[in-house]
Amino acid sequence: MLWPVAEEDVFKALADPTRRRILDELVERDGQTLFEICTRLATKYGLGLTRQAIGQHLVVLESAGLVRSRRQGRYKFHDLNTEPLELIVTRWLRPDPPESTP
Amino acid sequence: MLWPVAEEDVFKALADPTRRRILDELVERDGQTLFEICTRLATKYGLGLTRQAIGQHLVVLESAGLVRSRRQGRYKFHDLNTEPLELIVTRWLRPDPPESTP
DNA sequence: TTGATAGGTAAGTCGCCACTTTCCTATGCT
DNA sequence: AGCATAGGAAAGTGGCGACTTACCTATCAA
Repeated sequence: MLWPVAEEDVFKALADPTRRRILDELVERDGQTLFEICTRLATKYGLGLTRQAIGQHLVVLESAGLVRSRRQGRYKFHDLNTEPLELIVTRWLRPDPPESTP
Repeated sequence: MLWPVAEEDVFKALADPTRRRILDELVERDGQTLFEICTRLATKYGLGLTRQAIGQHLVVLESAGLVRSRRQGRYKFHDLNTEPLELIVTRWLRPDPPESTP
C-alpha cells in the first residue's frame, strides 16, 4: 500500500473523458509536461481546453494516484501509474465459481 | 460485441459510490430484486435512500452493461455482468516494455 | 374486485464539478 | 536586471447528476 488513496478518488478521476485521454497520452509516452499534454490533446482530439483546465485535471489524477510527477527545474514531468487500476479489476471478480453445483 | 455500450457509460456508472455498493451486493449474490437490494444497502451500510433512488441507479448500471435483469412475474431479478470492466483494465496497459534498455 | 406487493415515471431541488478568467510564483536565458 | 517560459491559485459561472416527492402500472392472492 504505497498511496493513501481512497477508491473514491480513483473512480472519480476516471469519470471524466478528458482525464481518460490524458492517461491515453501518458501510456504512449511518459514524462510529458503540462504544455506537451495540452498540445497533444488539442492536435489529436481537437480539445479546446485552456492550460489551466488541463492542469486541474492533472491534480485530480495525481490525487488519485494515477499520475506521478517529478519536478526538474521549471519543468514538471508526469508519469502514468496504473497501480490503482488493479483495485477496480479485482473488486468485482467472483470469489470462486464452484463450477459444478447443479 | 454484445451491447452497444459506450465506455463513457461504464466509467460514469462506476463513479457513484452507491452504484459500486450495489455491484458489491450483486457479486455476493446474483438475482436480487430491487427491494432486496434496498434492504441490504440499508442494513449493511446504513444507506438511507429511497427505493426510487436505487431503481434509478439500477437503470444506470444496466445502461452501462454492468447489470443484466430478467423479469419474472412481478419480480425483476438483477445479475452482475463484469464484462465491461475488462475495457478499463486493458486500456492503460503498457503495450510492450522492451525490458533491456538501461 | 379489492388490496397488497413489486416496480416504473416524471417534475423539481440542490450540490458538485468542469471550465474560464485573472492574477501570481518560479526558473532560465541573454 | 529584464523578459519569456512553465506552472500554480482562486473566484465565478453553468450544467449535469443524485435524490426526493408524488403518482402511475402490473402482477398475484383473497
